Amino acid sequence: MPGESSRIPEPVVERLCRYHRYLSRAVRSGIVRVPSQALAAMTGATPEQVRKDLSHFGAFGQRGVGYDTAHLRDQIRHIMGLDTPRRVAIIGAGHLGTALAGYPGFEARRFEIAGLYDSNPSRVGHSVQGLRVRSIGSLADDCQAQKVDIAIIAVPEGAAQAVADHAVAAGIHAVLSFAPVTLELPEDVVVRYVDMTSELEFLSFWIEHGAENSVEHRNRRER
Amino acid sequence: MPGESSRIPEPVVERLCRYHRYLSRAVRSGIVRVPSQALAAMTGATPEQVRKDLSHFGAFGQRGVGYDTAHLRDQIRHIMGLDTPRRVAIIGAGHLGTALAGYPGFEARRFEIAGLYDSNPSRVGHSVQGLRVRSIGSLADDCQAQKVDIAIIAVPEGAAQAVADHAVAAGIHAVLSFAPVTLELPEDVVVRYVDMTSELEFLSFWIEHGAENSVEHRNRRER
DNA sequence: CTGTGTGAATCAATTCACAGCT
DNA sequence: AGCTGTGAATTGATTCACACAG
Repeated sequence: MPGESSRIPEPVVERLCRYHRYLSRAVRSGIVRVPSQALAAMTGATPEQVRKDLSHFGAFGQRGVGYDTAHLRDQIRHIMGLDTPRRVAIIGAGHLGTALAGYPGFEARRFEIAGLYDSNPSRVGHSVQGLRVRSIGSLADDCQAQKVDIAIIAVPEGAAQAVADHAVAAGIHAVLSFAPVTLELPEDVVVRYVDMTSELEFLSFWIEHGAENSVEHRNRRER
Repeated sequence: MPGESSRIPEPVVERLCRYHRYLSRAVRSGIVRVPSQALAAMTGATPEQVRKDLSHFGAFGQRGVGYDTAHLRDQIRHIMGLDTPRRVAIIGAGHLGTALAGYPGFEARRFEIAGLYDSNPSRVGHSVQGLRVRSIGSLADDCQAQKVDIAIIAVPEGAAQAVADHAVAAGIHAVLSFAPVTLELPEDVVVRYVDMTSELEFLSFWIEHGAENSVEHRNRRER
């Protein structure tokens, strides 16, 4: 019995995202059924992974047939809580914050921008991507007025920890940080880091040591 | 005998990045010695991980004492190939490409922008962040003229695969993609994905299922 | 026959525990 | 005493292999 609970490994959640994305595309292009084989090939996983990942949450396929794309998409969407709209606050209105605020993928995927914040008084009050930049001081109040789920931290390295503390004090439980520092936060807050420099350094390592040694490529070659 | 070769797990490389970053900061602020304990605390790892990760490449500490920050930083820098300057081509001159081109962390970390490319003729020739936008067609030639190590793909979803193929044809062996698609590339190319939407979806999952179940937090709590 | 769902087996990564240097 | 380096033990994730359903 697969049941809902017990601990889900992070790699599983990462793959669920990719399954969901592919399924959304597949539905749009009229594909009705897909076997784990094909779903795996499109998302860089193996068929066994697809099946076991899904089995953590239930049985969604039909033996001998495969998965119904629309149905599976809806199931994963529900599992991941993507049917609940999420409100995000973008903190930092520099280049990066601006690019983020203008990203069209937000609305499309039910992430609503609740506000764009900056600590720099020369930016506060100005309009960026059709949003008025607000002072960080008003974050806590805003979060009470309108429930905010996620804080996106797009400030320089030095300010990140202080800003994160602010966000947590304002009641936010999920943080996506673009600053290259390990944030010290209470244990009931989920954090996720996106850091281009780390990624470049990571690539540098594999350029140095040979790409074919990397795990991802071993996977791909094998089957 | 730890030796240099045999396969290095990806999580190890990810942590090396973080050790390196912390060590650079530590050196700058005058810290001379650091035990695995402290290094671990600053980077979200455990002391045992720090020691075993390093042991893949050699023995850099002094028993009973700890690690010399400057020395260890230099060693990791060398291991990761960060003492070799890398040239990166940014492909896509939209919001994201522009933000990337203006990112100050590049020069600081020995990543040089070799060129900014776009397929849209209305952008080609214009100047963005002090760089002239070049046509994607000239990518191959440019890569021969000046060795380019890494392609950063900052184009919309639909164009990503074609652009990646171009980059590979131009002789590039490492790709950092911001597009939310699994790229199909030859096995000797290293790819790394950065995708904000996936990250938000990932957070959505843990908001739904309780942050305290996530692996990262189990780690932190335990010791 | 095709392809899912899943226990059992394998492979990989983390953690333990301790010998050895300072 | 304090802390590294590393085999051994453990925990966790992937892959195998097969019973079962259409």
